[in-house]
Order: sequence, then C-alpha cells, then structure tokens
Amino acid sequence: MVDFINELNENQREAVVNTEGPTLVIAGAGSGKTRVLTYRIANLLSKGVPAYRILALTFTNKAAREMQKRIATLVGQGNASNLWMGTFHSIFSKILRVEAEHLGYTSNFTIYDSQDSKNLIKSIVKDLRLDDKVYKPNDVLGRISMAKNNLVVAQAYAQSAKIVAADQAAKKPMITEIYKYYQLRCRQSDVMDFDDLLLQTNILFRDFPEILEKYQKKFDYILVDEYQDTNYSQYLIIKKLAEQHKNICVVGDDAQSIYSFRGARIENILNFRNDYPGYKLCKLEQNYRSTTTIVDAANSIISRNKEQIPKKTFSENEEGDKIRVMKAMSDKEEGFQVAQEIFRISQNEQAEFNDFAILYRTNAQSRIMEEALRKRNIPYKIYGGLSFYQRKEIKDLLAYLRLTVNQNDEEALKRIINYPKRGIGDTTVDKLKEVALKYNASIWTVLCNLNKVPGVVSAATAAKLTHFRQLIEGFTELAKEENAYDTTYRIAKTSGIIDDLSTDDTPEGVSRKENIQELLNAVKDFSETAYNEGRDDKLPSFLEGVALLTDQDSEKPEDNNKVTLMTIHSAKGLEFENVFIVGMEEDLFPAQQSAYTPAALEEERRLFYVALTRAEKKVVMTYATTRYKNGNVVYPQPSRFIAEIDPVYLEGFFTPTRSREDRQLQVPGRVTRMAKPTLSPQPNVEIPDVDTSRLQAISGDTVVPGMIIYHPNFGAGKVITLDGLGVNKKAKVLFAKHGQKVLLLKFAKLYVQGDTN
DNA sequence: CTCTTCCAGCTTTTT
DNA sequence: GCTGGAAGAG
Repeated sequence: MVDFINELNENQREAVVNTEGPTLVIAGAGSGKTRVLTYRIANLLSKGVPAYRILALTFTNKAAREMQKRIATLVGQGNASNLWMGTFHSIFSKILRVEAEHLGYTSNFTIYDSQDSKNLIKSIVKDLRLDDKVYKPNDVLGRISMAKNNLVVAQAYAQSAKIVAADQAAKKPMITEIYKYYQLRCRQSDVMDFDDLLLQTNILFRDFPEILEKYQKKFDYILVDEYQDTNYSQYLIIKKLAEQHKNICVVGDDAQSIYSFRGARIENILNFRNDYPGYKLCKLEQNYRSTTTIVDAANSIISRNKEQIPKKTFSENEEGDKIRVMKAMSDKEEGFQVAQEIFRISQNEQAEFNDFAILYRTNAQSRIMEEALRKRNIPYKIYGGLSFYQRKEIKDLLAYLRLTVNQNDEEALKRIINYPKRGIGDTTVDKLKEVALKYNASIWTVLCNLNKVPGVVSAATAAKLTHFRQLIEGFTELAKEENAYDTTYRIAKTSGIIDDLSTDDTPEGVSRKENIQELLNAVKDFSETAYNEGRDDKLPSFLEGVALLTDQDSEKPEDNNKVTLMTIHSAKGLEFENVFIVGMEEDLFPAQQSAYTPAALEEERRLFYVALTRAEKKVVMTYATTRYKNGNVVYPQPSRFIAEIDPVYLEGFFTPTRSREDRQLQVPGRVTRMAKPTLSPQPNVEIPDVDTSRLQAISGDTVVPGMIIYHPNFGAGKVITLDGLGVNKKAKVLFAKHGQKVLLLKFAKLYVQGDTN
C-alpha cells in the first residue's frame, strides 16, 4: 500500500488523492512532478481501477519507461505493464494499427521518420521540376508539419487564403502542391509520418464516432505529462477522449515550454480552466531538487519573461555554491576546462562520474567535449546526435525489413533497390517512378507488372529487377513463418549486406558490422521476450515500435558510471548533482535565429531555465571567445543570459558596465569572418542618428554606396564601397561606433530608416 | 551503371 | 567538419 501521508507534501497529496474530475497540476522544476504522477496512478490502481483503463501520456519514451519502472516498484510489475503508458506517438500508432482499415491504411503501415519524409519531399520537388534551393526539404516539411499539427489537411491547406498568402509572400507558392503529392505518395506507400499519427487519430475520432466512444469508454482515467508541450493535434485528441468522464489530469510547467518550434502551444495549459470549468488546481512550488542559489538564480532569469503563469518556486535546501562562470580562449580550451573541473570535483568531493552532466544547445557542440573527456580518460555517454537507428547501415537493414513487411514503402525500396550493388541505377529507378506516377501506383506495383509496360527498361534490366522482386518476396514468405530474429538474420545474410560490410576493413567498416550485429541482438531479444511472454514474435511486431525509438531508449547497463552529454532539450525531466552548461555565447545560446523575435527569445530563456534547474548542487557555465562554426572561426560574445542572472548568485563573471541605451541597442547577431571585433577607429565620416524604432529590413542587393544602414550588431553605418558579385557581394561599411567593417551581404541582416509617418 | 572527387550547405531543439 | 549530391571519367 502506498504511504501518501508521509511521502508527499500537502499540495502533492491533493494532486494524488483528487482522482475524479479535471485536475490541473502546475509543477515547478524539481517539485516532485513525476512523483505525483506515479503516486496518482498507484492510487488509482490501489482503488481497484484496472490498469488497462488508465491512459498516461508522456512526451518521451524515456519518461514513460521511467514512470512505469517507478509504478512497478509501488504496485508490482504485472499491474504496471498493463497500463496504457507511452508517448502520444506510440500510443496512438498502436490504436491506429488496430483501426487502420477505417482510414484506408493497412495495419502494417510504415512510419516514416523525418529523414524519410525529407527524402520524399526532395523527390517530389524534383518531380515537380521545382528549384530545390527554394523548396528546401527542411522548410517544406516544417510547413507541412505545422499544417498537420493544426489539423490542416492538404486540401484545406490549398483552400486557406491565409496560408496560401503566407507561402506566396515567402515566394514558395508551390508548397501546397508539394503537400498534396506528399500526402498522395504517403498513402500510396501505406505510410504515415510522425504528424500523421496524431492527425489520423483526430480524423479517426472525428469520422467514426463509435470508435471514439469505444476509446472514451476504455480509458476511464487520462493523465498527461508535460502538458505545456502538447500541440493542437494532441490537445484535441485528449479533449475528445476525456469528453465523457472528464477524469483528466494534466501536469505541466509553462516555464519549461521549449517545443513551440514544433507546434507546442503554451496556451493549452493556460486554457485548461476554460476547457474544464470546475477543475481542480494544484500548484507545486517547492523545489526539492536544487540549492536555494540555483532556484533563486533560475527565478531571476524566468521573471524576465512576460508570458507566464504566476507562481513562486522556492527551495528549503541549503544555499549551496554560487554559479560559476568560466571563460575559455577557444572551444577546445572550453572542453579542456570542463574535463579538468569534472576531474577535480570528482576527486575532491568524491562525486561519481554519473553525477555530472554537460549540457549544450546544439548537438554539434558534443564532439569537442567528447574529445576533451577522452583525453582525460573520463568515461561519458552521449545522447542524441546521430542516433543508432539513423546510421546508414542500420537504416539499410531496416529498409529491407520494412520492404519485407510493406512492399509499397517507397523510401525503403529506393534505399535498397541498388544496395548492395545489383546494377539497378538511378536512370532505371527514375523510369519506374515515372510509370508509377502515370498509373498512380507504387513502384513495387510497377515492378510486379513489368510485362505490361514493355519498352520501359531493357531485358537485361528487367531481369535484374525481377530478381530483386523475388528476393523481397522470398523474405516476405519467410517473415510469415519465422520469428523476427530468424527472418532478420536471413535477410542480413542473403541480401548481401553482411558480405558487403565484410569487404570493408577500415575501423568504420568494422564498426558498421558491429552495429548490424547490435541490431540483430536487439531483434533477437525482442523475439525471445515476445515468445516467452506469449506475444507475437514476428517481424511486423518488431517493426511497429522501431520508428518511434530513439537513442535515449537504449540505455545500456555498462553506462552506469559515466558523465552524461546531451542537449538541453533532451535533459528536460532529468536531474544531476553537477551541471555544466557549455557554449554560453550569443548566437549559440540564445541561438542566432531566436535572438530577433521576442517570443523565440523567451523560449530560449525558458530553455536556459530548464538547463539551470537540472542541477542539484553545482552549476558551471562556460563560454569561449573563439569557436569553430561550420569550419569557420567566429568570435562570440558571452551570452546575454549570463548577465541576466542576478550577479549575487554568480562568481567569476565580470559584468561589463554598459549604458542602458547601449544595452537596448545591442542585438548581437552573427559574427562573420570579415567582422572580427578589432579596435574600432573613430569614424571620420559623419553618420546621422538612426531612429531604431522605425527600422525597415532590407535585402542585401538593394544596398548602394552612400546609403545609411543599420546593423543589429554594429549599429548605424554608412556604406562606402561595394564589391563582389551575386552571393559574394560585399559591402565596406563605416560604423559610427565600431569603425569600418566588410559585410558579406548574403549574411548581413541590414535595416534602413523606415518612413517616419 | 559505377566509382571517384569535388563542392555546397549546414546547425536549433525531437516524436 | 561532415554529409549528401553533382559531375565527370571509365
């Protein structure tokens, strides 16, 4: 039995005991949010609610697993594993597989990861003969994703005047066409992308009320973690499911909303009161994780944001050390200093390596940290970056598995039709695709009907294609009989993948083979566990989950005493005794794209808040004064976030005294190679003042000599000369405060004085 | 059709 | 600094 009285504070207990009706839990960082969720679920179970009637949605697989583990220790493994607990994507993909036929998919539909989606977009852009410089897969996918997350299907996209106008303004009017074909080809391939998993669930619930009702009845209790990170699509699914009984409990912290870039709506949490009148509000404000210094410093940061739910997190822990700021001459030295500090602290204070985390804004920063740690023989584990499942050799083998299960999977087919080499080149694939488009069929269908389209390929090519087709068909037959492991093993062998990798003796080649072996082990593990537990051990079942897996899901036991390296985003929800936040520099953190709009900047600040509040005892922040970025040297300024912390909580950072106006004017931007901050000579040209409240952005090619321009970094300046052509066009500009600079116009964000009326 | 070499673009963050 | 695509030679 669960001891609520002794293990929970009053507010936490409220949140746990009030199981009926809508409940909103506002949970500050480190306030025992997970504890509340797990106890609430344990409480429901102890009241006799069957586990399979509880739906608990988390944001990451990791969070789900963690919670399951903790519930299992409270109520036993058997009970815990019957819970419907997982990410939105994994839970609803499960439901969609059951209901797929209603929507015109098969239950074996494939899930495209972002790379697959981008590849498909690339290919559509090519088919439509569009400029791939204008229609960049990333951008286009972003637009489509945004649309889907707002439940705008391709047809509605085309009909929305607002969206069409926005695309036209961005000079990308064909996105709507691309969306249409993208969706068409996904359907043809029996494929859903990540966003479809949510969109199609919404469509399912909208168009089939009896199915909605089935699930409304099934889930008596619904819990949602990280509610501030839900997007519209997720929000609506929850709302519909909870409509009948309204036993919904959402937990979140608006101060930790860091996913608006992928459609998360902070309003969802703010509007809970309107959606569920009569809701119960629980505020968890006591931080049990961090020292008062850290909590107060974090508060001093987040209070600068305008948009937030009023709350005051506090800590009754000891005051603790001040937050240390370390400056390094270079990114390399930054790594060196961090490694040295970790080593020193671990020696002096008997801290274990797993008490340390190094957090960074971008994955690209990990490599330099890795190198430094390796030199000092400090063990580390690294999350994110190129995940296991994104490695080429793994994707290749998975593509075989996918095609075996779903022959219409276009991206899988294109990936392996000529890997290993079997003499089927791009020309042939293009021809097949043309035929497929013409007959509105998948490439596989064309492959099966080559005789009906004579003359498309030569007899020799046709033979090769047929051979490939038979290879896959053989695998499909095999998959029906054998378990996932036996099938996969045979595929790896007979497809030639293993032979192909065996010819490569380089360290990379060896590591690729090891990765294949690791995947085989994972499949074996799946098959055996499934068999032992009486579940389906065939290939489709294995594949179901794989697309939604990430690196973070494969924690290895040998990883237990290592320093953790990860992005701040993936650190959310975790805690470490000692946290190093590295790369505290302008244009890195806050990211340069975020520095210009207030909303984006607030999100960066929340991200910083998340980073700080990961720490229990010590925070060390570091910045470098030179850094390699995309192979170029840049000279970053320390992040404004350092100066935003109340200096009483800091040590080692000298806050430069700047005038108020100066601080407001300074919107640090990109430092280009040409723009080394050197000693600025006083200008000998008179530059009039610029009214910064009336600036108008201009593009580089409208710049002419003599023009007065305004640069976010350097302020007002006069264009002296221009040289270079096209994208290499440069302007020599004399700035009032910074002297002469050469700007690459392609990069420089320039403004001119706008109309004064 | 395949292999090699060269170049451009990229870096926000994740299911 | 790395990756993926283009281009050109065999």
